[in-house]
Amino acid sequence: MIEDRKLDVLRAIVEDYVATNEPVGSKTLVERHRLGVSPATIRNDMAALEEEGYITQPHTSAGRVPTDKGYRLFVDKLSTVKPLSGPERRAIEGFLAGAVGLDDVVNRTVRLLAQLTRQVAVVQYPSLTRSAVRHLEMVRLSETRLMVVLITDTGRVEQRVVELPNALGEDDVAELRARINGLIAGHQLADAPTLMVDLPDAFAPDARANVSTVLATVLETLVEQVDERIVMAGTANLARGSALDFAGSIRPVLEALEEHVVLLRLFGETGGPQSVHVSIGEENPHEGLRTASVVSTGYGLDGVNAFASLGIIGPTRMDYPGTMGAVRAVARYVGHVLAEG
Amino acid sequence: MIEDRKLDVLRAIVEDYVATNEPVGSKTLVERHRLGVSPATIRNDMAALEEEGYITQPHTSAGRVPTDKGYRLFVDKLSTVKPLSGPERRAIEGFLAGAVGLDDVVNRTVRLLAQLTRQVAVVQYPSLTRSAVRHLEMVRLSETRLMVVLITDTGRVEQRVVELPNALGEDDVAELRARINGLIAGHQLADAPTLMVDLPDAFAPDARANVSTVLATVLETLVEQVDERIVMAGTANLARGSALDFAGSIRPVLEALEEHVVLLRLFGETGGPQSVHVSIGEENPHEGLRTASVVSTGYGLDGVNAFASLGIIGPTRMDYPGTMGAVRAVARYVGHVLAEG
DNA sequence: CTTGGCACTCGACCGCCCTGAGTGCCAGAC
DNA sequence: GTCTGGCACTCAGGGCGGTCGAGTGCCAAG
Repeated sequence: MIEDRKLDVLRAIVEDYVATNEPVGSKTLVERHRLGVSPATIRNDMAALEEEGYITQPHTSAGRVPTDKGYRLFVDKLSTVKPLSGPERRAIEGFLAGAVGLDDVVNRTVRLLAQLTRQVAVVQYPSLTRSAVRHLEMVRLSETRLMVVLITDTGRVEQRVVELPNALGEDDVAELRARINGLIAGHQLADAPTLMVDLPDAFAPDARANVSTVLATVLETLVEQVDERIVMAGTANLARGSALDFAGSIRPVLEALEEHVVLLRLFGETGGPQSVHVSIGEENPHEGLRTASVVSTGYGLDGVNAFASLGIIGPTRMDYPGTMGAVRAVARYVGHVLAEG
Repeated sequence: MIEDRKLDVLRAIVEDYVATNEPVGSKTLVERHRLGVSPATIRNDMAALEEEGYITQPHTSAGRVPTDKGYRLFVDKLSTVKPLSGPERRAIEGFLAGAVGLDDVVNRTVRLLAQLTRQVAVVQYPSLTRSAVRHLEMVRLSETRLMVVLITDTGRVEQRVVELPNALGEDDVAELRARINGLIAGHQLADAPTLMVDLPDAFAPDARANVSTVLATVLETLVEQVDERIVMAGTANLARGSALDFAGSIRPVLEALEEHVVLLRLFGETGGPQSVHVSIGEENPHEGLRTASVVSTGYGLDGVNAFASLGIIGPTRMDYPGTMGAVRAVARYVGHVLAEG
């Protein structure tokens, strides 16, 4: 079938171009791959592929280069995620197993991912809203100032200082702490608002102002706002490839990487931990990443609700099968580590 | 005096080169600055300056460029720190005043610094060892697992999970918490080891194993190890200047920036909050930063003990007076903000 | 549908020359 | 002793022309 061969040609072009970083022509293609036909035939196929928008020539009389659309087809239909080798897997496991505490796990993960893929790695901290409350601690700083510390079952800690309308004694703090913990400890953060809605009524009228203020802070700051911590590593990898990557300047990419909000939205599209999501070049919503690709996946304990996302950002010209394999493997192992810790 | 004029010439060369990014020759120099002598005279001075190692030529028949030594002399003798303008100062104050909590202060500071200087900004979190203990909280996760949360007077929070040798009841935790807090609350972290050295003796012999384990974790992990949090912004500024900056490749610089340990050592040299420290090119101990300069200072409440350091990293070809002014101003304002918060 | 042949295109590379900014040196003026 | 104008020299950068070769599109024949 001619259609089949055209796809073979596209696959060969992608693989060669990724490997050599040079536009690939018909002759070198038949030399390197056992396609069983002559260069002239390949040329016809290439012309068709170009017509359909899968490849393009940087200039006349140069070889072909995959377009974003070509990479997309390659990722969807022509490649399979490449599993890591045994030694690689053992290295990952050993490296992550040595971690102490959540921060350490996250930091090791992101560095590991950057090293494995030789791209910029991004790891989102386990999402607060999908975590459960382990404990809510309150520390009385002064009569009208209270520090609230929230500890989740993923080991994450968030704190905030609250200014109170009225003075509050040590006993009041203890009571408030006990009541709140009684209501929400062990429950999902997302459920906290519902659980606590009647709480002020349980207190004497003159204490309600304080209770409401504390509750407001707990809910607003800790539940809604703070999904946003991410960690990054391997930015030096951006300056590694040729000047062709990223259309000559890595500056817009670096700028995009500093906008953590953008990254969070980008990685938010990620589905469950099973599938690896790929966003290629122009598919990216953010202007600065039009010359980049994002490979991401979720990680977490159960197979359904991902706790958070992790992934990498690199040039569109990248080894998708290998990168996807590395991302998937790291996500799985970090899931295991978190489940045990 | 001829010596004076030579210094004037050096100053003019530095200023012109920083402004134009082009090697500066004798003719353009007399045109742009009122030196009162002819180009030929300048040429003699330049030859002398080159002989002494303050300037160099990229190639024969090009203008002169300052060497690291030249920049050093310029910074030490020929320039004065440029204070910020009124509007700039008000903008800083307003931007930092809006911060809520330590994380927000630090994040705003680093972004502000990056924007003001158009360089890569680095801010170290207030040092743990120089802070005082506000409160030590313990949360019982299970019979043999305890989460320890340390809160400092700078608003910083550190947590750790401890595995205990023996089971521990809720009462035991309460007692331990009360005793430890009684000993160290309000004291410098650095003094904590001395204060707690006799603590295990106050407990029944069969509880001492647990107490010692907890103490070991508190001391070792929280006091010794964790001075290391720093935040960075403006890495995109590295890709801004010409290819001449950083000798063509920003990659080693990016790599150095990822090694936070290196940065901490670098910024550790910083003196008090009064003086701004500058480290130029070859003066930097780290290989990857041989083409970069570091401008840093301490920030904190009192004038003697800096809480931590902040600063910027950029090409050796930078506007030192302006940058030093910005760094100093930001350090002062963030000190004020922390003192109030 | 495949293939070999053929003319054509055009970027990369090389050597060439010219230009101009900038230098070093020197002899003379102050 | 210091400054200055003059002069010969150097050399990176840019424009030009020519060659080379990889790669293409098209076509006629298998």
